[in-house]
Amino acid sequence: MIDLRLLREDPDRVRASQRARGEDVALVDALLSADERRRSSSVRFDALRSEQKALGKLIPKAAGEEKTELLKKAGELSAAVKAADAEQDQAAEETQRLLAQLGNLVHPEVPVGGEDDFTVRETVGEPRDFTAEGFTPKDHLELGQLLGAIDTERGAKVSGSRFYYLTGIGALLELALVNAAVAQATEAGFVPMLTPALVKPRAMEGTGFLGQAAENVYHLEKDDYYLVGTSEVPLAAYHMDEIIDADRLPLRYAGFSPCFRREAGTYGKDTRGIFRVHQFDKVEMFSYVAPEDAEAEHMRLLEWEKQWLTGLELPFRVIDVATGDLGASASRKYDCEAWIPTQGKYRELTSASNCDEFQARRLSVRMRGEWPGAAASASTPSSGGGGRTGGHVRPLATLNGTLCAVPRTIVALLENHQRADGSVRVPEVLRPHLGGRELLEPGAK
RNA sequence: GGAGGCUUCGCCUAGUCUGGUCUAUGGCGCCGCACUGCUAAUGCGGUUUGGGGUAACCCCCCAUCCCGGGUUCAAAUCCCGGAGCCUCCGCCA
Repeated sequence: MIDLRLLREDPDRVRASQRARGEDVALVDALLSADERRRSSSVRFDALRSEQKALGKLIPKAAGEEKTELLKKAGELSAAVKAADAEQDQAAEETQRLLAQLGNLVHPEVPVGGEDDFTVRETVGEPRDFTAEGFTPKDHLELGQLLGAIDTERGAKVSGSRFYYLTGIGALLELALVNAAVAQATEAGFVPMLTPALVKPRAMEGTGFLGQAAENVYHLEKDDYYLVGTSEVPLAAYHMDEIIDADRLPLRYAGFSPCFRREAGTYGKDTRGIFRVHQFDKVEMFSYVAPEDAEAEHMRLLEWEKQWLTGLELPFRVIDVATGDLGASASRKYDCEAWIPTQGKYRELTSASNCDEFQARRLSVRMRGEWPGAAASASTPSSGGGGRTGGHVRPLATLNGTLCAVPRTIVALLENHQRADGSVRVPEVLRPHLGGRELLEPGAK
């Protein structure tokens, strides 16, 4: 969620952000009035409570008639305090409820609009010219079946549409991808993590997935567990309710977990193959940084994604996702889209989001350290004594970026590296993880 | 699944039986100052978090003893419910 203080000081900025996202602007005014109600009732409560406390000190010392009198007065006061307390609670609850509905502030440079209003930041590599090579590319499913790597028919038989089996070389390919991705992340300083795939409501709520995105989340009603759609959720909630010393930042985790998505409202879309599925595995990068370092970290995540895709020798482009497609928690999002030959389009393979303090506030993850302005320059007579390591407690920023979402990466690999005979060239980086194999061949074991 | 124990302001801890003097004790750590001819020792002071008042500061006020209810004029303390952790038993990969 966003900073209430910022909302009070600059409501127009919040309104502009809501408008850009295509969300309800009236929410901002409702929030302001709820906050004002909360504030005034809080002042009233404090005054009454203060009076009650003072009276409470007199009672044990008093006796006889005086005591009876005091007790009578205390009784009346008590009722007033309870009423004021209830009012305060109600207003605070309302404020929180409304605040939780507000999306993150969008970065001013993000293109305004819907799904198709992105801007292209750069294009890396060239799509292959299959015409020049003299053959028509097969799609990933056909290739997967030839290679004995993908079985969607049995996936559907056992679990329904949008489920699949990775078989034989397909299974090995996933393991190779995961190992290569984790190796790259570890090399870059990420701590590898295997995370829970079932989380409690607070984790899901805190990461911002129970807003508009809620319809895409699986929920186990009986136990009130949610199935995560990404390990971003358990990684963000990992430090929930913690205060992290500034000198430990940045904290970088590479999570590997299954991901579950209902894919509601995607009926006609991507029904063939494994491009869009209900369950898949993913290696995800996650960073906790000081807010002033968030934009730089965002670029770093993007660079690591580019390094990954470049290593896989896939042609791709990077887009700056438009406001309407950001999701609740991101202020800015860069997607890497790989070229899919049989679709003749670039399609999303990875996505890097800067959530600023949005998730950290909701999950109460904070850092202890100097404010960015008040660096080590001035002698900082640090108010009233100092505290532990000196420095203030404030929310930090969280960012996440896909390293390897397995099925989509397999789609891109098979299609881009196929040869006329249906075999598929293995890019160099994966070879060590596939027993040195340079080629995936139909009929081979 | 069964039985028991535990949860206090960074960490450890006193307080809970017997409600008000708890503005929560002490130790460690940390911050500041003083002193000492040198990063040690000692002394003094400070050190939960959130919210509000304030242009802001000093400061003041309110809440906060795992969470939520209740009893009471008054709850860390009494009652009910819940969560988490630990131990033992059962079951299980």
